[in-house]
Amino acid sequence: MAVPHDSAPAMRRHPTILDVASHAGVSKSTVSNVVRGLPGVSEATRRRVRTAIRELGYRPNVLARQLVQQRTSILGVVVGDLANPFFAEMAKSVERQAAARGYTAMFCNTEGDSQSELAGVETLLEHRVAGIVFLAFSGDSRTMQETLQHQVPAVFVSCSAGWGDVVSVDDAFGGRLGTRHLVEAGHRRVAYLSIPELEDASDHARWDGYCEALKEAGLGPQLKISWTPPSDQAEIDGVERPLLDVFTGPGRATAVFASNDVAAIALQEFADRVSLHVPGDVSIVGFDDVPMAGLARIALTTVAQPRDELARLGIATIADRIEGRLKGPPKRTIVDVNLVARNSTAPLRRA
Amino acid sequence: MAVPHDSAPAMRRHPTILDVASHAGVSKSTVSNVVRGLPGVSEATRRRVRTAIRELGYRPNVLARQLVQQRTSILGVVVGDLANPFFAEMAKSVERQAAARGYTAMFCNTEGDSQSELAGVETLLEHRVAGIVFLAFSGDSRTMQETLQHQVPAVFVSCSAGWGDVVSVDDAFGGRLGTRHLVEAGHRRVAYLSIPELEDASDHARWDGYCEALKEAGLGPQLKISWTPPSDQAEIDGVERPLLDVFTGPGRATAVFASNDVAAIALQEFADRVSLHVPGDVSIVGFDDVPMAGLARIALTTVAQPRDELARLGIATIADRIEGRLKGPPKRTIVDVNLVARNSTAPLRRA
DNA sequence: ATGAAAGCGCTAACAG
DNA sequence: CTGTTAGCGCTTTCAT
Repeated sequence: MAVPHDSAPAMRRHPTILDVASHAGVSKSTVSNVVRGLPGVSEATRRRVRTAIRELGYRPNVLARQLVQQRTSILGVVVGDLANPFFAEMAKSVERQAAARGYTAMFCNTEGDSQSELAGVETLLEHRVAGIVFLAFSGDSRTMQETLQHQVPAVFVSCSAGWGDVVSVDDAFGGRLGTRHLVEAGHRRVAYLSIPELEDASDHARWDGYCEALKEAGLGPQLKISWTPPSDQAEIDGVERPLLDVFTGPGRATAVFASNDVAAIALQEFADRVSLHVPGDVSIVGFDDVPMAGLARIALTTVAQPRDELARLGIATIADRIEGRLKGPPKRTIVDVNLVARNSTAPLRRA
Repeated sequence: MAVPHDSAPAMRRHPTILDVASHAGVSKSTVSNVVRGLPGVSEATRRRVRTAIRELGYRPNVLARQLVQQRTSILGVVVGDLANPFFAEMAKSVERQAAARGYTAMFCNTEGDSQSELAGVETLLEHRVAGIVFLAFSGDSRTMQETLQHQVPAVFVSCSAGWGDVVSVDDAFGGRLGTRHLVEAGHRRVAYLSIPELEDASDHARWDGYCEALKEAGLGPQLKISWTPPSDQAEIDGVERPLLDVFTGPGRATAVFASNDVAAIALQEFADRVSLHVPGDVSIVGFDDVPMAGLARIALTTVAQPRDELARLGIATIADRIEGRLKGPPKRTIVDVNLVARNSTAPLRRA
């Protein structure tokens, strides 16, 4: 390989359009016209310019272009937690869809913290992103709306915010679907589980769906668990207690609807650790259908979100908004969820 | 909430530094000085400017700033596959570390395809990123070196490329460590498994380590499986055959060292499907130690990479390079791996 | 078909 | 302490 011994990497200055122009013996506008593929340049000069570009290794400076054009082709993407497989999959889809339409994605991990969410959006705005895609929106709607309103288009994918375009599943329906699956399996005491740091409007809607399903079946009361894995404690109906308590004693829950798969899988892990049998002692339903949920060893019953479709529609929506094809009040697009039954749920075995 | 009925989102033009200047009755340099927090501005004007900034909702245009400064604060990050939990975790760490040093991360998913890898780098270069962090490098070293050399600093984290700074584990050592664990458990026929689309220099080094461990133990020959899950077929020692063949018949393998956890877990899933018992019939060792590997139901024995440390050192290295603190020939930083023994491996039970 | 000139919003000397 | 000026690299009229 014989890497040359230029000890200092010696980054040389990027050639500019002027360098190319003088090298090809034309004016900079001509070079610009060639670069942008405009017509009205003779084949001869076009070739000369192309050669000069190649020889100098010229690469247009997107910054300068976008400064004069007053618009960028960067899309900001706000992600709750890249390490969460659902977001990772979504991020990947979104990046691909964006690239397909000529946009570059700039990600922003928020850890579900509305502080860094705001900071992230601030950074995106300073970079004059063409639009912002929220894959999670936990933040203070008030402040965010103020900083974002009238600045750039925003689309909320698999989350929502009342203002701005939305592409998501019907979370309440999903919540009802998952809970109903449990109720129909004979469970009378079904708990709702969420991970506090990832809570947002979607979670609330799922909770609503859970409540409705309970009401439909004449069951109650609701039972809400806020848990930060892998703690043994959780906030149960608002009070901090051992998580295990939920599944022991007379009024114990025999089923749990989790607001996302990561929570569901963490609960399954917890159950394994304390020798609660899934689904024998407790049935679990998740939400999202992350790839992991499909592993034979996990086999999580879950409410599946069509990730690719969400990403596709989300990017289509914001691209339409940016490029002026879509105007008017916020547009809401709802796509279907469906239940994927696997082995983490089973009919209640009567005592 | 009463969202006002401005049907057209009416994105209004961003106020510029000039707007602020006239609004505050000062010159634009004064505003600039205030924004950048330079000393030498009277407290009074400073306050006036601050107020004007707030009232107008002014936000500096990073593009313009970076155009004149001839350097950006964007770091390009080339990721093999964001949906792979190892990369997802790394991406997250890298983003955090970059942010901590004032850099913004711009990700680029390559799907292990050297074509889109090159295209991605091209885009990053057009955006005049300050440097590029490779979390995977599958590409054609030749071309990439040409396009990258002398342009921007590059650091290879958990991968490597001969030229450019490297922060990684000793992959060959890791391969030896994982394989040796299997050999010491009594296995005589140990296969090497990799996922072709993610192969790169690291994989090769791990393979070398695997070979060394075999040689150390006086074992052989090597057995190489290239598999694209969830197919039933795989390329075994170069020929396409049913994957199951590896584990049946007289010369069958009783253990597998996989070049990454995703491959290992996929193999475990395959084994479950065809009723091969893990670790009874086959022991499996992975590489990376992704979070999932620690789940009780997966319990994968694996060679753990210190992700946070890799990210930290990687960003530190490239930041030093960019900011001129580090000069001279490529620097290689090696961090330790360690074996995490879980339940996917067991001593060979003698027939 | 090609070139000249005027900025995009900002920073970085340098003057006052 | 504050203002003036000259670009950064590019697109975009408008002349030629």
